[in-house]
Amino acid sequence: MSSQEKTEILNAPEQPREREQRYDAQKIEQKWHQRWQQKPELYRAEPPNSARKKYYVLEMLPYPSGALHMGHVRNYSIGDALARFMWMKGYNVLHPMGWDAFGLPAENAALKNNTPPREWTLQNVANMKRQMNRLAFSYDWDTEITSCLPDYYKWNQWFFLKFFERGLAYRRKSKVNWCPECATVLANEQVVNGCCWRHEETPVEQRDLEQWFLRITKYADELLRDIEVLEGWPEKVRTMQRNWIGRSEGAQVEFQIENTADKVSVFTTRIDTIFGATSIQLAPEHPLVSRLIGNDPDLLSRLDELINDQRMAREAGDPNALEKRGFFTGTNAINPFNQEKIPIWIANYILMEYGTGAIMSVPAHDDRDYEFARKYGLEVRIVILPRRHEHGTQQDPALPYTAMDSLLINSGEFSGLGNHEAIKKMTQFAEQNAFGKGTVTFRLRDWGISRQRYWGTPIPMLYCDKCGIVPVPEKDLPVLLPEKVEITLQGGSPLSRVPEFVNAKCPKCGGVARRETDTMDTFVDSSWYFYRYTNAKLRTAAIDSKAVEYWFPIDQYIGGVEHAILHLIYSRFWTKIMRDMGLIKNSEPVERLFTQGMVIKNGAKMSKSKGNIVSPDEMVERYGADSTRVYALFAAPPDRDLDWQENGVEGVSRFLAKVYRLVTRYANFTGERSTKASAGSRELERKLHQTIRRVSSDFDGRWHFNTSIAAIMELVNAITAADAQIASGAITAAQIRSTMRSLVLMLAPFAPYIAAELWETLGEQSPILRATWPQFDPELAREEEVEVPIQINGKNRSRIVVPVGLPEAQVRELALKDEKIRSLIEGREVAKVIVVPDKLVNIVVR
RNA sequence: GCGAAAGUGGCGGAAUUGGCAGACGCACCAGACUUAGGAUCUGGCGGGUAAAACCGUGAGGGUUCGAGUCCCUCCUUUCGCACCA
Repeated sequence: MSSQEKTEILNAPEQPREREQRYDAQKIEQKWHQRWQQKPELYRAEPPNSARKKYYVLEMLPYPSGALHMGHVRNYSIGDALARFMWMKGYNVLHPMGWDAFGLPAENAALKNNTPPREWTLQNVANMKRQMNRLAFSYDWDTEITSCLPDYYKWNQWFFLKFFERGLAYRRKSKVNWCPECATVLANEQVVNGCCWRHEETPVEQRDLEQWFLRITKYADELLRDIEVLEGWPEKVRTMQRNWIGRSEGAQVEFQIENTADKVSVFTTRIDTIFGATSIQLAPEHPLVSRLIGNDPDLLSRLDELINDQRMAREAGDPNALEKRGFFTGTNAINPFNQEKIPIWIANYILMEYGTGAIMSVPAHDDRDYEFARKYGLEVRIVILPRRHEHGTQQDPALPYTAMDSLLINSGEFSGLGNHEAIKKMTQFAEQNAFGKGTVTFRLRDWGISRQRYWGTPIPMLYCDKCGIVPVPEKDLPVLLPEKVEITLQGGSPLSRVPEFVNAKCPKCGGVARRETDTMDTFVDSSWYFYRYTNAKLRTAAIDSKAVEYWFPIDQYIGGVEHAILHLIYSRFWTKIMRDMGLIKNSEPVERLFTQGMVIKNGAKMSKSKGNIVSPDEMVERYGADSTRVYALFAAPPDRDLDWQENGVEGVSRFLAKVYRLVTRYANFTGERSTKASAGSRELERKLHQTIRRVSSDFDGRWHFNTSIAAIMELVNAITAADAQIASGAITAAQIRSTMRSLVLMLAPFAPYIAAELWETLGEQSPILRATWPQFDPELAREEEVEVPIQINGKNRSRIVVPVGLPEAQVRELALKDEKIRSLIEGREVAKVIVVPDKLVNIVVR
């Protein structure tokens, strides 16, 4: 600045408007974008020996589909605001980003555009990275991971081998969910309403295939138990996981089949009702079925119908759509508790996958059994009654009666017991007599990870005619995915048609071996990626245990609720195995989880078919990154759905322009223009500290950034309102400058570009990201006077201004003396006066 | 069917603990500045009234001096689960 300019400013503070500048978002953002591209170390965390306290903030990594959508922008704007805030609070912040880069869309794109999946994916990565940088998300790209590159997926393979060694990965033939659209298998978690999670209109089919599974059921109990520890997770997600794991305690009881040596085992949670069992119901696919019905053509065709029913129900996704039906096999079983013969039926409402695939049917005390029994005229026998019938009149309860607060009747020696006691004693009885035992059943199934696709991590296994299944030796990793592969959506894995890939040598006997051609589910990639971030370039191991020990658990994880069960349960599972392998010490990966709401437009989810997609690039081009980001946080609290309205973005843009004018206008005020603290100056100071309080506490607690930003807007309005006093010198230049400084600091987590620009305008040299968050002073935020409404019978009738903290008695006195109030209560009896200090007075009159 | 969340102006949303309903923003209206305004500034803006009164937080009831907030019943929307024995 020339000395002439300086003189000008000193001499002419009374005409500040001449110095204000127009806000040109594009120009400012280009300038800082370029600077920041050259200073990536700005976002780099310090090594684990840092004196700062660590803070690991993580957003879910995207699938590189081509371009960011508004959901990403929102997700990452939340995370970035937090990361920047934590930097300014003095933490050592790890804020990484990566790419969930394997997956079917790359193959579809390859088919459509004739571009190899790798090329297509990496192009998308480059584009989305450009968008992220343009939006100024503060990622440390030094820790970037890309799951489709061998230096990452090598470790998927390594983990797989370790799991195999530990018996946690195994192969078996099983009925699998097959999506004809994807031409591959889906995990149970990926089946939504009987359809594919990616193709919501495509019903999944059942097929029999040899598959690799991970034994997640081994951790079912721990995964369930530790949900209790996850206090920083939304209750909704915890509930969803509990339901998904679906633990239920009960008993298995074996029923002898009449005239044979065979037994049928049933699972029940209500062994206390076993004296009410009037039939056995088998799943149509139960292994005993063929023996029971032989080759009776009539029964076989009825069996087919039941199997068909189940398939249809699965595809419809609505069990109520299916009417229960079944038939008698002609054979009876014997109830081990009372030696009673009961018929064995086959029914379409019994699932082979759950429990033992067979139940004892107790129509009186189970909704489904009741419905079925009524239809077929099976006996309904009441064996429990509500407790109130203990003495007095016996009246049958409404059926089916399933309450646990009841007493047994007609149950031999167990009659008279309460349910809970009966369950205990009857289970014991079954164990003593060796026809049953207490068991726990889970809904959770082992995780099938085989996919008959090309674009994924090759499963590092070999099949040798002599040695059978042989793992690829660790030293031969990675098993590279071949580059030149013809992609088709039929006939199993494309890899099976690449001889160079398939043909291999058996590492055991040196003979001819065939490579596994299935690849891994991409949820494998995302199950442990956040560990890799802590030392992403490590070549000698999957993770750096020391670094993990410093950074974990993740302090804050942010993403969509759609991953509540899939990704988030697999990640927890993976963590527990890694702990058991001695790689890490933590048992859970994520301390706090935040699930943000969806971005919608005109009340509907954005989608191509609805044509209501808002492109981030377009927003950034039109209004700038800052406005886009601030709007994404301002329009709704982050956990709720957000309706994207473009004139809202415009409003935010106007607000930023106002801030820009304001700060540039007053930035160069120098020297004391007043020494007396005026009332206006005190008021502005108070407003500033109230704002600091609100914004800071929103970061600490509720994350309602919409109200934080509203508070900042109020502060800006207050400064504007104080304009006359600033011009007249009633507010000191020093105060204006420090107010501007705090304002800019508070804006920095939300709108980093304009904040950096104005920071410089205010004469600051060092990066605002390393500046200290404004200090809140409760003394300065305190109001001195407060306006108190006076109510009569709960209706506002007058108001008085009193000093804050004025004792109750005095407030009461002032209220009763108030002119308006006196005239209104004249001649009426005051029954009661309620005084809430600093809040209100309510006079109750009759 | 079961479970959870939500329902507040024309719109997005405020109201941390039972204490002035509608902060902040959008839209709209009026005015100022202006050659001009899709810039900026000022004012207005739940319904109602000339002004008041009065009525207003999905509906109905309750507790309380006082309810958007607590309790009960119901309605609507969204999400999750869904023959799990």
